[in-house]
Amino acid sequence: MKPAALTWAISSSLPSLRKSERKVAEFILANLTNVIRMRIVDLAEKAEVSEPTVVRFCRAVGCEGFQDFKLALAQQLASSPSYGQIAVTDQDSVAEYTFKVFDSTVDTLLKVRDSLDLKMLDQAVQALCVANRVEFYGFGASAAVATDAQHKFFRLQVSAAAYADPHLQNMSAASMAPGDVVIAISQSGRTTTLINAMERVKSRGAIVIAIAPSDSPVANAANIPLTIDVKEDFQIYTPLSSRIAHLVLIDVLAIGVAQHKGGRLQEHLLEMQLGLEVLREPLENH
Amino acid sequence: MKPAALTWAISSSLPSLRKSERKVAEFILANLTNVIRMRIVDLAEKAEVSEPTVVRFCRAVGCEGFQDFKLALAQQLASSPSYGQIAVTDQDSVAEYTFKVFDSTVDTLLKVRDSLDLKMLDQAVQALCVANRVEFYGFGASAAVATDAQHKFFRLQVSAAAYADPHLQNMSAASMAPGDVVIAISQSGRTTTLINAMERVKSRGAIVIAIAPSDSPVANAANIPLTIDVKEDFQIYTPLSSRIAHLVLIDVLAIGVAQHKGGRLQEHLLEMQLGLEVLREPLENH
DNA sequence: ATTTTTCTGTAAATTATTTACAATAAAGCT
DNA sequence: AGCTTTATTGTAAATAATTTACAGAAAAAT
Repeated sequence: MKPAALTWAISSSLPSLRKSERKVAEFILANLTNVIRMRIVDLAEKAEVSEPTVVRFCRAVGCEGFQDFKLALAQQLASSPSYGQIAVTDQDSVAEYTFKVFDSTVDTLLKVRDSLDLKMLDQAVQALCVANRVEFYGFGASAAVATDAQHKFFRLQVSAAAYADPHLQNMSAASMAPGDVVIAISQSGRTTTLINAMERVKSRGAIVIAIAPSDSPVANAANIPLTIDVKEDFQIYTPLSSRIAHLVLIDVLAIGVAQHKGGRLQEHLLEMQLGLEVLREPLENH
Repeated sequence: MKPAALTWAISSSLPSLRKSERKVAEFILANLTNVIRMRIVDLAEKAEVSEPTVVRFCRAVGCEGFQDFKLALAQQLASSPSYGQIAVTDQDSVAEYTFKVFDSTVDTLLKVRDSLDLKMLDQAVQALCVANRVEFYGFGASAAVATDAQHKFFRLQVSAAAYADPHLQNMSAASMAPGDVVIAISQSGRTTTLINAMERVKSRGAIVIAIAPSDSPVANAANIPLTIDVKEDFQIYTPLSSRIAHLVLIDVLAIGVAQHKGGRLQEHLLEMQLGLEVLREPLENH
C-alpha cells in the first residue's frame, strides 16, 4: 500500500465500513499522531470496540494487519509534516525556524504533488513540445519564477523569454502567433494586467498555460490551467512556499519537454556545460 | 527520538557498539527498506545474533524497544524518498516523472535542512538585521534566485537590490560601505566574476555572505559562508533542485530578519497587501 | 415469525517481544 | 601465567501482543 494514500483510503472507505469499524476509523482520524504509538488493546478500548474489529478494520483499508497499518500510517505522517502544524513564532530559535521553513516547504510540495491534474499537465507538455517559442509572464514574486523558467527552457534549446513589465508583456502578446505558447504565472490568480495580456495572446491564436490557484480568473482565462492551491496564511512569519511549488511545477514541465526531445539534447547540455566552464575558477584537486 | 536522525544515530554510534550489536547495525544499514517489515526473529537470524541483542541494539540507538525502533526507521525512510533512487528515465509516464521531480526536490530540501551550519546562519541573520542595505549577486540560474531574494527582502522593508550583470555588480560593489551586506549566490561556487565582485565588496568593509557549495572558492571568499552541497548529477533528466534549496535558505534568512524586526513589520505587510489589492480582479463571492 | 446472513465479541492459540539468568569471553590484577 | 572481576552474549522462560476460530447477537430477508 502506498503510504501517502492511507488517510485518504480511510476517509474514502468510511461509508463502506461496518458500524464498529467506522468507530475505529473515526477515532484514528481524530488521533492520527497518537495512534502510531498505541497497541491494539488501547486502540480497541478507546474506540469502544473489540480487538479483532480493529484488525478487520486494518484489512478493510488494505493493510495486512495491525502492525502493517501502523507502519503505513507512521510513514504517511512522516511524509506530511503538516499534521503537526508549522508556524514560526517570535520565540523560535534559529534551529526551530529553520526546520519549520524547510518542513513547511516540503509539506507544500507534497500536497501540491498529490493534487496536480496530470491530464492537464500532459496537455501542457504536449503544447510546449511543439511550440515555436515560449514566453513566461509573471509579476512580483512570480517575476522571479518566470525568469527562472526562461533560463530553464533556454537550456533545453527552446526559444524562451520572460517578461515582468506590463508594457513589454503586452507588446510581446501582440506578436504571438499560432504555435506559440505563453505560460502565465500568478500566485493570487487575480492580477488584472496579466489577464488582459492572456486574452490578447489567446486572440492571436497562441496557447496560454496558466499556473495559478484553481477557480481564479487567471486559471479560467487559460487554455490549459495548471492549478496549484496553497493555503497561504498571509501572516508575516509564514514563508511564501507557493513560489517554490510553481518552480517545481515548471521543473516538471521542463523534464517533460526534455524527455520528448530525447537524445540530441544530452549533447547540447554537455556542450553548454563545457562553455560555462571557461567562466569558472579551476577545480581544486584535493 | 527525532526520526530524521536515526540512520545517522546508527552510523555514528557504530564504534561504540558491542561486537554483536554492530552486526545488527550493519545489517540494518544495508537493508533499511526491508527491515521495517521484519520481525525481531528474522532480523536476529539474518544478523546472526540472538533476539535480545537486537533489543539491546535498539535501546543503544535511543529507542524504547524494537517496535519503537521500527516505527522511527519507517518514518525516517518515508521522509527521505531518496533511499529508493530517483532518476527520470525515457519511459516514465507523466505521473511518474512528476512524482520523481517533486520527490527528489523534497529529498534535497531535507538533506540540506539537516546539513546546515546553524551558527553561520545565525551570524548571517544578525548581519542582515543591522545592515543598511542588502544586495544579491548571482548569475545564470542564481540570477532568478537573487531576484526572488530581492523581492522578498524588499517586502521586509529592507533596501534590497539584485544584480545579474557583471558590470552593474562591480559598480555596486565599489559603492559598498561598512554596514552593508552582500549575498553572493552560486551553484557552482566557482564563478570567477562573482569572486572578483566579492573581493571588491570586502575591501570596502562590507560583509559578504555566500550561498554556495562548501570548500568552493565562492564560499571561501565570504565572511559568512552558508554552504549547501547538493549532489547534482548533471544529467538532463535530473532536475536542478539546488536552486530550490537556495531559495528556501533565503526564506529562512528572511524569516530570521522578520522575527528580529518584530511587530511593526506586521502593519507594513498588511498595508502592502492592501496596496496590491487595487491591481487585482475582485474576489468572487461563491 | 422464522430462517439466513451478516456483524461483533469472547476466548483461545499463536506469535512476538522482553526479562531474568546463566554461561562464556574478555579484561584487569597479583 | 593464573586468578578474579567485569562485560558481553545467548538460552530459556515469562510476559505481552496479535491473530484466529468460533459462537452469540443483531440485522435482513423470506
